[in-house]
Amino acid sequence: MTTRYAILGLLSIEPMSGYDIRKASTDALSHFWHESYGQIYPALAALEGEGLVRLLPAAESDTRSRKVYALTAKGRRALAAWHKKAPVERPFRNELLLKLFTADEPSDVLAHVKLLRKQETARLEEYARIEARLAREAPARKLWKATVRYGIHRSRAIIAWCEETLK
Amino acid sequence: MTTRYAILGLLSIEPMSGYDIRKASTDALSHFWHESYGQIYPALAALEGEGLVRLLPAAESDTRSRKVYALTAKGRRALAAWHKKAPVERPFRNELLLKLFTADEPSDVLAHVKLLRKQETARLEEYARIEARLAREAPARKLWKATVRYGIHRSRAIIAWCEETLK
DNA sequence: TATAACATGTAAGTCGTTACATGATTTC
DNA sequence: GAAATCATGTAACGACTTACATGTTATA
Repeated sequence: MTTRYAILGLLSIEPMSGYDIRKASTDALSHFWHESYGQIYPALAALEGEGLVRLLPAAESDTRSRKVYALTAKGRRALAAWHKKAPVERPFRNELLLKLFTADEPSDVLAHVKLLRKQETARLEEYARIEARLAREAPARKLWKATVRYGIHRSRAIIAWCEETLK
Repeated sequence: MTTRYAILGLLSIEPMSGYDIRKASTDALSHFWHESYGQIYPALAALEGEGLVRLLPAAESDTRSRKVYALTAKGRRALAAWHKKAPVERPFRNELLLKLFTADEPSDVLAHVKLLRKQETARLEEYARIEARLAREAPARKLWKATVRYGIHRSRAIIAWCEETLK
């Protein structure tokens, strides 16, 4: 379960609640990762049971009923061990290519290619904004920048492929 | 369930058995799709029950106990309707980027980037072979070629990103 | 004062893989 | 005669999403 390590990884940046983790996954991580509540809360409970994370005492200033977790030393070791392991290649599925492969009438499917080009163009603009913000707010985080750069390379490649396919 | 349409799509090329479908998914489709037996056999039975595929009578020449299915008219219509629908964007997860994002010690993770560059370089050579074979054996299948081209664009982009990240 | 956002959690169901069970046929 | 490949299928499990249930707090 990679969810466990996604959570440990986020907690290594700063202590967070389940809600914060979900939010991070739809903000900062959204272009390469996602977790839903149904995964996060049970996983947090399990991680706490195993002693990889611990619940921080509620700050007096914080009136909201939130449960903020932090990494333990054991959790930090587990995360470091995971970082050393090579990522497992997940079987990659692309529905558009499946349609392309099995279509005899190209026009229907080429409409999807046009749509994809449009979507990736929008995404590219979004990445440019993220990259600029990162340069401003976290210039030392070279690896954060690298994740955005991945998205940029990916979107550009998809756009180039769309152009070529629509020839 | 996209599995249903993957099966219908393959049967639209030619009648096949469950075993053939699996084989196609690990050969021709392998760079963008995959199905396992645990998906294929139950799905075929369901599709037959719904009248989208039908079992062909065993050819006398074929002594093997294989069950070859073909599309019905209804199945062909269902496939055409699916082709018209825009593909649903599946949430995309990238474990390497997650590691990158949560690593404070870059060296471990950069080793994975080097490995990825190597893997994608090998994949690119494989695509070149497939493209050459396609040009020889199925030159009319422009959309088949497009699926391979996608892989080529993708691998090149990943390699470029690896180079940049390893700067 | 309404509504958006904050906040935690569970239940049901879908999707998908892996391992198992079984046996026939081809090829070396 | 052994090993690889062909061939069909099921069972168990794991991963993940969605919808539900519930209540609080900030903001317009």
